[in-house]
Amino acid sequence: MATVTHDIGAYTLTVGEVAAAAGVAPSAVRFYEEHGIVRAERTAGGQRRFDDGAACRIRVAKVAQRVGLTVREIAEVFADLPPDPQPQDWGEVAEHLIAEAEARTAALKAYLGDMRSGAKLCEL
Amino acid sequence: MATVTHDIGAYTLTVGEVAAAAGVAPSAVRFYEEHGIVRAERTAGGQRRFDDGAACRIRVAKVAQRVGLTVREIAEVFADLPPDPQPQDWGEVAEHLIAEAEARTAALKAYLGDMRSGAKLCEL
DNA sequence: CCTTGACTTCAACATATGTTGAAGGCCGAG
DNA sequence: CTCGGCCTTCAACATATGTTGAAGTCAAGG
Repeated sequence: MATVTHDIGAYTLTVGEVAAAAGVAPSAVRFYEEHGIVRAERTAGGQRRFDDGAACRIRVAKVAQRVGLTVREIAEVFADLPPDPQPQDWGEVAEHLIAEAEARTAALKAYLGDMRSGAKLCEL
Repeated sequence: MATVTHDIGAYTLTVGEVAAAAGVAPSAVRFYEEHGIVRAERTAGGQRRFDDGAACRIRVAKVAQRVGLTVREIAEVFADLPPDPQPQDWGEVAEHLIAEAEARTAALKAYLGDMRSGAKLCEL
């Protein structure tokens, strides 16, 4: 198998390549690795090499941050992903993230709803 | 009108009272005032006095932060509230906040949905 | 009036989320 | 084998969101 630039499932991508693919700065990629959002192997010389899922995880993380999840929380959700995850594994992570986002939105609605229904939570 | 502790619509509450009512530290109340979440008048001696809406705004702000809104964004939404807001005014703010939360959740769903539908956004 | 608890400001610290710059090392194309 | 570009680490800076402590002031009950 003489794949040159793209060996799926292998740790071949540099920090810069992942950064470009994810739309973030290389420094952010290092930050995310440090915090468990992505994994990297190292070359003999000490350089990071990422697999194809890395940019994806980072893109998902950026969107998840917008709904109020912290990097730590996102890393915990991702921790359930096996190495080389299948679509189904991603599906479960997706459910988890969406459920969390909806729970938080529901909390907001509940609070604002109580407020409007004249419950004296907010004596305006 | 001999109201002692509670003159609705007036700026009579101390920072500590608002903090207790909102369930946050006094330092947080000062922080929120500094950033436009709440308003305060000052006594002749320079102490803050808040009205009844202050604790409410802070409670709403805390819930809104959980869905990813920043203090600045929340302050901007609250900026639409007139002094001494009516239930209807709060209703509009509530709609605004909920719409924002749902938009962000929708973005998350869309991204994760695209991912699962095999669009090569995420070459896992 | 006077005491005492709550208030004031300001600076430092703390955590989360990154960016930037310096000093140096790795690696692949030629 | 060498060179230029990307990589490394580390420290400092930056912003957001607060907390804590010191030093001093205000206000309300007795």
